[in-house]
Amino acid sequence: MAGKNIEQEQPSREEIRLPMVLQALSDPVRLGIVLKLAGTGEIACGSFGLEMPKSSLSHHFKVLRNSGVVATQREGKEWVNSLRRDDLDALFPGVLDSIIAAAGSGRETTAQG
Amino acid sequence: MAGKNIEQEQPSREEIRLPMVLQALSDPVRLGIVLKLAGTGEIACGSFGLEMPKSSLSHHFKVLRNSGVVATQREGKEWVNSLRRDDLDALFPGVLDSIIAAAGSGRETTAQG
DNA sequence: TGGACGGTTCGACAATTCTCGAACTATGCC
DNA sequence: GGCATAGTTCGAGAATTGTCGAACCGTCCA
Repeated sequence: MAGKNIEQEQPSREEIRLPMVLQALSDPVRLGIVLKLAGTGEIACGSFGLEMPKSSLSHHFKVLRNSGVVATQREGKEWVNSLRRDDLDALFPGVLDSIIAAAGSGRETTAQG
Repeated sequence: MAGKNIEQEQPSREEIRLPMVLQALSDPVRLGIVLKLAGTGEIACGSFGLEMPKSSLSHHFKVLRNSGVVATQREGKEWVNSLRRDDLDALFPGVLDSIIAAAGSGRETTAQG
């Protein structure tokens, strides 16, 4: 088969709800993922230097997907993640940008000591 | 005594964390409160037409206070709530505004029937 | 076809959150 | 002082969330 463009279950644009988006972004781990995603563009799940079991990381990506924040596609044997900026900007203008800017400028990203 | 300017426990500006703010705003009930607060300026806790026991409402206000989103002060025998716009704008420019705008334009506010 | 690799899914457990009734505290008024 | 009002605090129970190990599935490569 092709082995491309196979998507995980994700909400359509109309199904995205603001509370769910905020809920997804309210976790330091996920906020860190989104921040990194915003800087890099597309990343595979394993490419985060996070000290976590696969299953925990997968859970966080699932939350991000279900809320409509990120899209995940097969690309070879990896899953590649990207921010759904178009959808989020259309629905909630400025929300994602300002949150990324705020998280990036401070040290509010990951729960550090 | 005076009976004014008595505050509830609230974080100082430096103690406010973005994830906690987003967490506070990720609940439809609280998002509705913030939205109403943004439009009216100051409101007492009981002045929301929400069908909820006092204790539940009080809980939500507590979350909003602890996260640094709202400030609460005694004013006579009422507690008056107001958004901490100055603090939030200084820490996370645009975040509160865009969220309020997004919540206000759509019907994402309260879990309606 | 049989690995190795990247992630997901499942089940379990602990921790947090939401909701509610009941009791309590503080204020203002008589 | 005594009472009504406004809201908090204190349990308790149900639901959701975060974390983890183990098993599973799809893709690539030899």
